[in-house]
Amino acid sequence: MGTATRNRILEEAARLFTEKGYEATSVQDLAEALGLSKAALYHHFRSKEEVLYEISLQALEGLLEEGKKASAVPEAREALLRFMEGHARFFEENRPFFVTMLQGLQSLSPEKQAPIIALRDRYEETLRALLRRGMESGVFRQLDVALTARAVLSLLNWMIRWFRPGGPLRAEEVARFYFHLLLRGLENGDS
Amino acid sequence: MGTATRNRILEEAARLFTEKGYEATSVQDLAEALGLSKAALYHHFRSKEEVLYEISLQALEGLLEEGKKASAVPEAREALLRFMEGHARFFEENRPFFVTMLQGLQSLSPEKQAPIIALRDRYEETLRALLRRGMESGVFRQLDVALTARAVLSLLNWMIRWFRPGGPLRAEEVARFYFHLLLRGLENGDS
DNA sequence: GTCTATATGGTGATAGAC
DNA sequence: GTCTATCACCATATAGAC
Repeated sequence: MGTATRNRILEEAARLFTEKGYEATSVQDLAEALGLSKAALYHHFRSKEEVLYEISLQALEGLLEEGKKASAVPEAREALLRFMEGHARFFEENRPFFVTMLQGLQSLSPEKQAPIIALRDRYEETLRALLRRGMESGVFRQLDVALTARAVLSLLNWMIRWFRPGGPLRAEEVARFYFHLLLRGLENGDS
Repeated sequence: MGTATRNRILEEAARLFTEKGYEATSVQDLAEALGLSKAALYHHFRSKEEVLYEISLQALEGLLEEGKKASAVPEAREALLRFMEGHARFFEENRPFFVTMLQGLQSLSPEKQAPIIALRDRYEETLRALLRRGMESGVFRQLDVALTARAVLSLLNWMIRWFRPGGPLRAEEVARFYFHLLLRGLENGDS
């Protein structure tokens, strides 16, 4: 359980890391944005890397929670829709944390990367299980599960590169569009 | 027209930027990898940013060339397949340049970002025109063109985050899988 | 829990010799 | 076209007072 100051630091750090990138954000920048001294920051966190690690961890734990809820839905199509909507909603509602988690992975040392990657793998496995279930029950076509899961996550995750809040669509609506595109396909059945 | 040394610098820089990130790669790192002094680098490039800019420019120019070739194919389905294959092939054959271009955009100053973004927009417009053509001719379903184009590029571009050369599949094969998934859809027609 | 001051080393970039 | 030496600055992180 983090103190209030600790959380304030994480929020502001996630905002700055998202905006300028982790490497391009200095501890000085962060301290100034918070109205604190650098030394005060180092009272709450051992290092800048630990701040990144904590943000990534919280983002993935929240996302995993969403994924589990969605995959509990019995019907596979509905479960996939909920999974995709949930992912998009989590992204939009926790954009700084989510983006920092996805963009910052490369900046973590191998020791700190490992637990993050393990969580990410659990999340992806949740999606693969959902797809496998749909294929076995005949709702989905029999396709390469790993590649299909990657397709779903590619669609959703690439939103960090173009989606800006305040646009015409909510992230959840984009996810729904992708879901229908993915399910029914691009090709016109008439021709 | 670049000299041989200039090109050698760009190649090595793209490799390092891809591996560690642009901000985390110092001019010192680059000089050591090339067996040159920092001062020698500054004879060939005005700044580290100019190196990033040159790499991004070359990557996008090559990609745009591929895109034009694909969209010249008359039948829309075939054109889309060629577009996606061409994108994936360009990625795999020019991975350091391609990845640096996609990841480094945020690190460029607004002045240097602008021409890069303009080229990227031209490339994306090529894809949108291709999709529009397919929808008007009745080959594709009538969908939001901008969002459909984003879906295609999301699938392809997210490969920079997971695709590693030497794996079981070539990037082009992944693109073909995505193409068929996108065209026919995930849903089983039997049910 | 926050501060000022500082340690230590690396950063992008340049001067000027060869 | 490359080098050695150096500039001016900023990085992460810490010591010790309050």
